[in-house]
Amino acid sequence: MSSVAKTRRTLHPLSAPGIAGSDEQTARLAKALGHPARVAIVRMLIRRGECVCGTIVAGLPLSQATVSQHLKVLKQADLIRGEIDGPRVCYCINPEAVKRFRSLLEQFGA
Amino acid sequence: MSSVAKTRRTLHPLSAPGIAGSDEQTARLAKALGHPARVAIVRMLIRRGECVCGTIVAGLPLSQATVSQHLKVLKQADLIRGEIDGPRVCYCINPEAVKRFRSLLEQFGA
DNA sequence: AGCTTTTATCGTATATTGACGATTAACGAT
DNA sequence: ATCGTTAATCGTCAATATACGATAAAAGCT
Repeated sequence: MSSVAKTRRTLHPLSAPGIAGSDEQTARLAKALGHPARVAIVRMLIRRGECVCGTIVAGLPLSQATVSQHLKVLKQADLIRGEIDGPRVCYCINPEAVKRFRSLLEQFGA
Repeated sequence: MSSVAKTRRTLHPLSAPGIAGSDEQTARLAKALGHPARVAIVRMLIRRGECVCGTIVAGLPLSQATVSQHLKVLKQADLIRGEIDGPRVCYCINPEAVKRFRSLLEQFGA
């Protein structure tokens, strides 16, 4: 008896010895940029300042649903912001997040 | 009849209008850094200059097999190099790749 | 040859991601 | 009130990613 406590198998425990909290932040941001479409979206937003969702969809070889999903990922990483404007949604980058990412990356060589 | 050519569903076509080649490169590198353990590894290698695999394993709360897999991902992205040294493997970062990543990110705000 | 140490790979299980069509929700206009 | 437009969400499927124990491969040592 003496219940043996079946070793838990949660995925993604981490935040453990050897992995700093800043590593998690860095990884979170890097992961959000870890898809070509999302890089393209961020680049587009930087170039154009801001952009309505439909324009972003039109500029990518992906369905509206897929682009919307990518936008969601970027929003959840707080890399972009979306503001409702009548029936549309206008997206822009969040310069703070970009700055934070860049400063996190500074530990990787000057 | 007249076989309708069941619309192909390849995953990851991209490299298409709206997505630049540099976006793919950026995403490839970002994706490799998109896991906390891999960020920790890169950070450790930068701090210590170089590091034997076993030391990396010892510094992380993950099994040897898992760490080896993360090292493989970093190697495939060419962010790190591994050189065989007797029975061990000594890893170091590839400064070129880091520099390339940083320069790719420069398009995202000064 | 046999043993130990070290690391990569295999096999496997579960979780997450990426893609799409279809549907829904919210708005403006008619 | 209905219609068209716009964007998010749902449901689904295939592909990748993550984790681990077990095993293999390579080197050095006795």
